[in-house]
Amino acid sequence: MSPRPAPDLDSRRDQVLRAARAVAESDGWSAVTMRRLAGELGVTQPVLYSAFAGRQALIDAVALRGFGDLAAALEAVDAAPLPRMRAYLDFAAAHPRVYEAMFSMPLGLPFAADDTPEPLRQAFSALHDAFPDADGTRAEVVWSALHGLATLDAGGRLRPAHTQARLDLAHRLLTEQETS
Amino acid sequence: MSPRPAPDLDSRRDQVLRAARAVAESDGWSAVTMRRLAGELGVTQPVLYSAFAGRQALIDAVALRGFGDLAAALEAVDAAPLPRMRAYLDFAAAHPRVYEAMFSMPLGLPFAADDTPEPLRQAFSALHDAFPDADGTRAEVVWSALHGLATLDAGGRLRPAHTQARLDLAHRLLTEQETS
DNA sequence: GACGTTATCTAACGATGCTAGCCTCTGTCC
DNA sequence: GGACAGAGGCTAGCATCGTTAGATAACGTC
Repeated sequence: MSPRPAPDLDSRRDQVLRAARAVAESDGWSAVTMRRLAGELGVTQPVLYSAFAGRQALIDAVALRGFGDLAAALEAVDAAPLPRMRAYLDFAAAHPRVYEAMFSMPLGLPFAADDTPEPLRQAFSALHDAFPDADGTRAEVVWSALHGLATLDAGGRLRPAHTQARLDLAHRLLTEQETS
Repeated sequence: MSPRPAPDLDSRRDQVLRAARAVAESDGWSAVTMRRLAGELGVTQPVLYSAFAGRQALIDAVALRGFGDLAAALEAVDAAPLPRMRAYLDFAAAHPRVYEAMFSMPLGLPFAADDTPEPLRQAFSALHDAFPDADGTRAEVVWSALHGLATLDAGGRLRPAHTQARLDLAHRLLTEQETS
């Protein structure tokens, strides 16, 4: 085996995180066990605990990186309603398990509190930029609608053939004038 | 112990289901273990398997009853947008763990397929009645928005003080004229 | 009163997250 | 050049989970 090459905590954390993401995307989060990840990386379970405090901390890390990726995906397109909506839904569809970790699994991350991690704040800002208003209520509603579309679609709750029609309708409704 | 009183499978299923719902609402789904439920009911674990094929089937049953309750809650109010939106969000807020089982946990239930269980169809119809359109796309978008609002709010992702403002804005946006 | 049926309990299996303790290797200092 | 300290990894194990097989005891019937 590896004699004693390079611990390098950061790169190890990255390896574990990538392995977790890969297993989750292919076989679901229930398959993401510490033993499976250890086997995938060619080490034993206890080694993983030097990178993450536990399974929950690992999932939190995957989710946090997911928020960073989502923010990047949103910022990569024009700060207009339709492009950002499409980017959001594309991200959720492309990485359903990561999206699940971000929103549908119990996390230890704070959200609307003052100590909200930066990637979360950044992702929300990217939405707010495309749907500006005074206090962010509009962005929250937009976010909710997108999240609902993404989640229900991914869960097979909506008719798959109508994905585009739903996006078009949602776009039209959400960009109506706010005539108080 | 009970000598051989009354098996009565239906009532036992009901007992187990209620216990599961109660434990889930108080301590979360991770606390809903077969041993915990058995202890709660004064029986042993294997007895539960005479009522449900396994833990997953039990969760499915809780979710299915939840859809029935949601449909009833929606039908109990006027078939108008705002009352039904409020009823939906109230249900999700009142039974967060049941709602979680219905939408955020892996279920074995079919959804948009032809064999969709009746309670699901009924709940969706109650939304469609309040947001009628030709092919149901509008109702799906409304449903998505409500689901997003309910989920993100329950998960602490949104500012708690603005719940009412979000509902008002969502209502205004979703009831705009559909000028094609 | 004896019997078969049936519901129940006891006990166990495999798998999980996580941890304690030993062992091996690396790098350093004399 | 060689011994030592320390860091990192591995083996083995604990408690808990879902689930199941086999033994046990109570009921209704004849």
